[in-house]
This record gives sequence, structure tokens and C-alpha cells, in this order.
Amino acid sequence: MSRYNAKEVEAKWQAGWAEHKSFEVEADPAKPKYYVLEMFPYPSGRIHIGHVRNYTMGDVVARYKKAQGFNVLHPMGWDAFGLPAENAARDKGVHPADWTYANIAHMRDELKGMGLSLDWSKEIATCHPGYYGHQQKLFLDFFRKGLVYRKESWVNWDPVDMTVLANEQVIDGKGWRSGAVVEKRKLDQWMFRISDYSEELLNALDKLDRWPDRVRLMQQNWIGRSQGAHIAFDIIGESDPLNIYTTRPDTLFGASFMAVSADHPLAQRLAKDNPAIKAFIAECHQMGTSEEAIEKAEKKGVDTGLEVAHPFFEGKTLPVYVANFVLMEYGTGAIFGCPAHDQRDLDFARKYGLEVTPVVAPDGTDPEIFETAYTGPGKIINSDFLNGMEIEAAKAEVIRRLEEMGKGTEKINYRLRDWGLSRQRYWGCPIPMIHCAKCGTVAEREENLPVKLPDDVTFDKPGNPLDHHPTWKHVSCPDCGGEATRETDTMDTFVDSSWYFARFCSPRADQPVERDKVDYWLPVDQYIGGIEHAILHLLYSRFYSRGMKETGWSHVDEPFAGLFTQGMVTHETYKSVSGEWLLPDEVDHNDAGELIELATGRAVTVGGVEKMSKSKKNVVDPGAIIEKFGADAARWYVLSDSPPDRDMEWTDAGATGAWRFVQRLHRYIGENMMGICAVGEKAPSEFNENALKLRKATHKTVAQVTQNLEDLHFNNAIARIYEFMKVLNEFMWEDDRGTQWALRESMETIVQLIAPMMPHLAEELWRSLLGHDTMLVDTPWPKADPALIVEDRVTMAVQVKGKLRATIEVALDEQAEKIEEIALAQKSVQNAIGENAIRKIIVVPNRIVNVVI
RNA sequence: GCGGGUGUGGCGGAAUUGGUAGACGCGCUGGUUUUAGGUACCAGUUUCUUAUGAAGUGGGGGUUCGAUUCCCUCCACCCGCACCA
Repeated sequence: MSRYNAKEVEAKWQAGWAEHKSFEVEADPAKPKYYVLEMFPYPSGRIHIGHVRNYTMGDVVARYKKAQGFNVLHPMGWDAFGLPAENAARDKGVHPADWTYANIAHMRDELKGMGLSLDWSKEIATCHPGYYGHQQKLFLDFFRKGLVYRKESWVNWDPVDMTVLANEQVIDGKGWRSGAVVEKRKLDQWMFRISDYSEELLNALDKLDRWPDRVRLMQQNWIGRSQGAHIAFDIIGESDPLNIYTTRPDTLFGASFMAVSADHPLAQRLAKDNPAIKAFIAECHQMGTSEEAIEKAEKKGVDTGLEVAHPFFEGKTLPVYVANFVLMEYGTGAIFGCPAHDQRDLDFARKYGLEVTPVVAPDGTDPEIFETAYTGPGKIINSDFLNGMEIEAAKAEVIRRLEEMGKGTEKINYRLRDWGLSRQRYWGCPIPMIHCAKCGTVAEREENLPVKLPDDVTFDKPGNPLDHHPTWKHVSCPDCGGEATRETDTMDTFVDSSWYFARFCSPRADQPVERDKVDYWLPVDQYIGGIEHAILHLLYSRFYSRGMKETGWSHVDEPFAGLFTQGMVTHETYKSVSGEWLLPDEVDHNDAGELIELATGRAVTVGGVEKMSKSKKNVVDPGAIIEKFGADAARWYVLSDSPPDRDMEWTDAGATGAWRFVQRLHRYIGENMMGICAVGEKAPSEFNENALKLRKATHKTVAQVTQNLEDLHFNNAIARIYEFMKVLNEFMWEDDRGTQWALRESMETIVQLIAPMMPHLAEELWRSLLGHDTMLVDTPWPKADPALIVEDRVTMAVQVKGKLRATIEVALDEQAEKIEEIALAQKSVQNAIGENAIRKIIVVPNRIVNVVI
């Protein structure tokens, strides 16, 4: 029996499926739909093993659902805008578009080599005007609905690269690329009103019951709802009050100072005449935003000299400080400080000698506050009309009285802030807006869409090439026809990925989406991707879906009905004698079984198992893996090793094991071909014991694997298939029709069950060995016969005092008395009971007997 | 600091509502086939043990006839958020 040649066979069936357009689909309301989507890749140049794992999982779901009779949409595209293309332009002098499209071409070939059941006719790339032009249309619709606005806001500015940096790109207060100290700058930015949807986005999480709890929790924390109050404090000698936000109105009598942010209008105003405040504000702006910097930063402030009146405490006044720990972006940018019950306030009060009055007492005792604020439960003290109340009651009472006085109100606050989408970069979707000196900022006319990026740009100087372009930004105003300039900022690439799943429904439409297509396909039934997108991408997409609904483009609020986050692929790390990281390919075992560096023969230090990264070189190349073992073996291995949501460790031995299974299955079916009946032969009416045993195992396996695939427990599905292989190996061949029929049934079944995971091998076995002339990809999923799954005899465990002493085989649903009798007759059971009296016997039908002595 | 998760052999991991712990794979050990092999097949593989049993799912305690599963507590590791008032 010759070896299975994966390379040849895989190429053959990939071509075969393409030729038969096996995975091209159209919306068809008569058929049930299923939309499977994996997070689309950034075209960095080559696929990595993480992609292989991600897309294999999606492919299993897609192929399985197709076999179940669903009309399956399974598309692929490219998240093709972004900074790496511009970096390549600066470093290598290649145009971002050329670089990106070349990468796409290469990665497309790599994905095709995996044998994915993708509808390539629906491929999209976000950097194509045919995509981003429609994104501009959506932007204008959002603008008209008031979902986009322009606002001056603080940004991280890299003075060398002359661009805004996202918070994630600021490392220890420095630009991640330039290394320059990042400045805080105020710039006009386009913003999405995502914060208007805080409550809606939060509440709707409850309905996403096919999302991981972890992701829902992360979004919940990110949105960050808190319940509290706004309170207006009268500033002595001023007409306007100081408005603050607090979640602890119950501690109002413990207030000993007020603090406002350095960016608070009051601080800004006072700074004009007060050099100390001015200097302090400058100091605050220099403060690092890194976690470390914040942790180390001392609570500092400067007294403004102003005082406010306590709303309830007649005659009591509180000093107003500008403080470095108050954030302008949260609440009102101002707080009252209650040192006894807030650690930050306490630190601040100790530094400036402010009073500390406890107002919440645990167990009714007067607590002494030294260096630690008390934030636990208790009863209110030292607080006039609140004394004796529980915290929650006191909060309600304070709010009630403030509302009566017109000095406060209950207020729910959210951490979520509006989404700034402006980026000072070339390789992104142009924002279709025009600035006119006369008319202000106006929308580009729709007939002028798409606003295309100019091709003739240079990257020889820092900053945004669109700004430097000689002509591109100079346009006439759509309203008055006068001289005007185009917005040169482009959109955050997260905008591109916030609606691509909708575009896939009608990827060539001459408008953003076609309603009937979207109505049929959306929401995505199963979305699969990395946990790293748990917050931003998924939250932005949820917001965008709502925006598209409000602008009439869609009917769904929630774009992803089911979400699955897969784990990372890890690998051992290796270091040479000289301390350099080594690729797994540069390392091998010598005859003595020690790891050595191939080039030098010297010993290698094995480091920890870590996430694959270029810097530590613990990467394997999917192309080389597929070349060596075949796509099926690679797919089988990434599915079999670990539960799909956990990290898996890539080992060469594991991949080899998968490859061996491919060979074994191919060999087994080839060798047993002569023992089976012809294709399509009718089942005989009678089966002997041998054949029946095989049929039962077959149908049980179908039931189990089907359930495992429904639950996305791919590793368990594979374990069940291995078990079934064992049964096949032990099976007794007999020259009778029932056995021959049962054997064909079992072999066809195993081929069908592996098909979602190893589609090429399955198709090959189905056609070339099992002799079908139809395609396996068009064959319905096998059904388990319930009558064959039920065993008529079961094995029960017999325990004495909870310890296993024997197992007995009895009829299914045997009477308890009979079971007791059999159990007690067992010698090992009698020995364990000995002279003891039996106190009672517990019988759990079909499972266990426990004799209590 | 706040929130959440995980912990089972040498390794990855199985185990319906609490009901035979270690399925399946990898690795390892021994054997078979005159085996070019990263071959194939068979047997074994939690630990201890007087070979009869005993212990055992991070540690300790509890509920129960019975706990990997439920409760309390401690430990370790991982993830998310973080000067959010």
C-alpha cells in the first residue's frame, strides 16, 4: 500500500471545490442561513500559526453547518489600512498600496493552501476605494444623524513623527516608534458619540448569551457604570457654583476640601492671574500617563484661595484645590474630598494638613483613621440628620434633600468616552469633510464619493503626506463654491473593521449594503477570533451596528450572535551558548537526545513555553508545516491538542502524530475495501451480533461527535474519532452481507465525521476509495439512529461505603431489588462488608450501587 | 488596589444534573515484523505497597451514602481594568 500523498491530493481537491464553486453562496430566504466569520487578518505579509488555528476552527464550523443543510456564508477579507504599510514606505521606499496588495496576494495563496471553505468571490480589502468609499457614505449618514461631531480634545502627540498616538502606542511616556517624549496637545478631532450608547451597550450584554462571560465582563467594566450624584457647591463670592460628581453622597459631612482637575475651566481661569496655579497645571501636563508613573505620583495640589459653602453644615466652608489626581474626563472634573473614606483623599489631606472626620462607623464604633481610609459598610455618624442610617439609606436621603434645595441630583456616570477617530496618517480612509472659511466644516457631496487617496505621495518628511500633497486638499466648497480645504486626517482603522461583516453580505453593491442581503445574513451566527479584541473592536462594532440601524442600513443591534475567542499558540524558546534566541528550525536533538544548535553543534538552553513572537524567535512557519505534513494534518493537530479557548503548545511531535493518523486512516480504509458492500446498497433487514456491535459504535460516535462540534469542543470530537478507530481495528471481518454493509457504513461515517477537520483526505477517501461519484462537501451530515445508541445492558459500579468494590453487568433499567441481589452476591463486595450490618443500599439506576455499612 | 479565571499522571487534557477519576493524544518502557526510516503492529504506563490493598484531582476544613464537581478558607499562577471620586 503506497503512502498517502497529501500534497498532491490537497491541491487536487482545492481545485475541485473551486471549479464546482462549492462554497459560493447567495442569499436565499427559502433556506436557513448560517454566517460564520473569523476576524479578518491584517495583511502583514505571511500568515502565522495563530491564523491557522483561527481559520481552521471557523472552517470546521462552516463545513459542519453546510453538511447540516444550512446556507453557509463564510467569507474572507483584509483589514488592509494601517501604520505598518506607511512604515514600509518610509523604511523601504515602497508605496503602501503596492506593499499591501503584494502581501494580500501572498497571504491569499497561503490561505488557499489550507483548504478553507471560503467564498472567495466575496473577498474585500478595506484599502480599496470600492470599500472605503462606502465607509465614507456611512460616515456622512452618521454625521447627519448627529452620531459624529468635531471637538477639541487632548491627544498624545509625537513631536518627531508628527502624529497622534493611541494610548497603546505610548510606552513609558514615549512614542513607540520615535522614542520621543510624547506631549499632550489639544487638537480638533472627529468623535463618534459612542458614549450616548453607554447604557444600551451595557444592558444589551445580558442578551449575548453565546458570548464568553469573560468578554461580557470586560465590556461591562470598560463601559463602567457608576451610580452617584451631582452636587452644586456655592463658591463664596462667586455667582456660579462648583459642580462635582460623587458616588458617596452619604459621606458629605466628612468633606474637608474640594479639588478640581488641572484642565477644569475654573483652574484655567484662575491660572491667568495666579502664577503658582499656572505652574502647577504645566507640571500636571508633563506627568507621565504610564501605569508606573501614576502609581509613583504623589497626590499634589495647590490651594486656589477660593472657598465653598457646605450645603447642609451651616457656616462651614471648604478650601478649593487644583489637584493632580482629578481627571477632567470623568464626572465633572471636580470632587469633594472625604479623607476618612477615600484613600486618595486621605493621602492628600495628610500632605496638606486637612481635617479627617470619620462619618461611617463599622459596628457603630467610632473608627480611628490613620493611614488607611475606611471603605467598608457601617452606620453613619457625625452627620446631623444622617446619623444612624445605613450607607444606602443615607445616600438616598442626601440626594432627596439636595433635590429639594435645587443643589443636586442623582446621576449615573459611565467610564466610556467618545471614540476619537481622527488619525494624522496617509494609509487610511479619508474623512469626507471639507473646511470652508465661510461655511465652516461641511460634508463632501455624495456624488464626489469615494474621496480617493492620492497615489502620488512622498514619505520623505515627517507628518501626514496628505498635508504635504501639493493639490489634493485644495477643493472648492460644496456649499458656496469658494476656496476650501479637505480634511487631511484619515479614519482610525477600527472604523474599517466595525462594519466589514455587513459589507460581506453584498460585497460588490454600489451602496454600503443591500438591505435584503443584510436582513437575510445578519447577525453573524458564529464569530471567531482572539481575545485581544474583546473590548475595542467588538464594542465599536456593536456601536456601529446601532448606527447603521438608525441610518436605515440594517435591522440588527447586535452584529455577533455567537462569539468564540480562541487561545494563542505557544512554543518553547531556545537560546544558543552565546545567548541569542534560536528558531525551532535551528535546533534539533543529537544522537544522545540532547538539544543542539544545528549550525554549531553546541548545546541549547531550553526556555519557557511562550506566546510565539518574532523577538524570541519561537515561531514556526505555517507554509513549511503544510509542505511537510499537509494541510489536513496541520488542521487536525491544531484542533486536537487543547480545548480551543485555551493556549496550545506547538510541538513537532504533536504535528507528526497528526500526520501519522492521516496515514493510518488512509491505509485502514484502503486495506479493508474488499470487505465492504457496493456503494448505495440497501441495508439488510437482519444483522448478526458482530455487525450490530459495529453499528452501535458507529451511531454512538455520530451522536457524540455531532454534539462536540455543536459545542465547539473540537478536541473531544477528535478523541471520540480515535476511540472509534480502535473499535474498527478490533472489528472481526465476516463474509456475510450484514457485516459488509455495517463495515461500509462505519467507514463512510468516519470519513464524514473527519471531513470538517480534514476535508481533503475525507474527499479523497469518499471518492477514490469508497467509490462515490458525488462530492462529499455536498453530502448531508450523518444522523445517529436513536435505536442503535441505547444499550440493552449496562455496567454498574458497586461501592461499599463509597469505595469501588466491583462492577456488574445488568439489563438496562433493571429493578432495584434485582440489582441489590446481584451486587451483594459479588465476592469482593461480601469481603468488604465482612461482619458489618448493612445500614442501607443506595441504587442509582444504570449507574451505581452503594452499600452503606 | 478592584474585578475575573485557572489549578487533575512526565506533558496536552477527558469526566451529563454530585455517581467506576485519569477517556483520547503525546512521551516513555518492553516486545513483534530480516524494520532504509521521523515505519507498522502488540503489550504496559497516577503513586505507594507486604501484590493484598491503600492513597490520590493545589493545601486545609465542611455538606453528602458518595465530591474533580457544591460551600468556607488559604496558596500559586494567569488575564482584564486602574488616581473613574
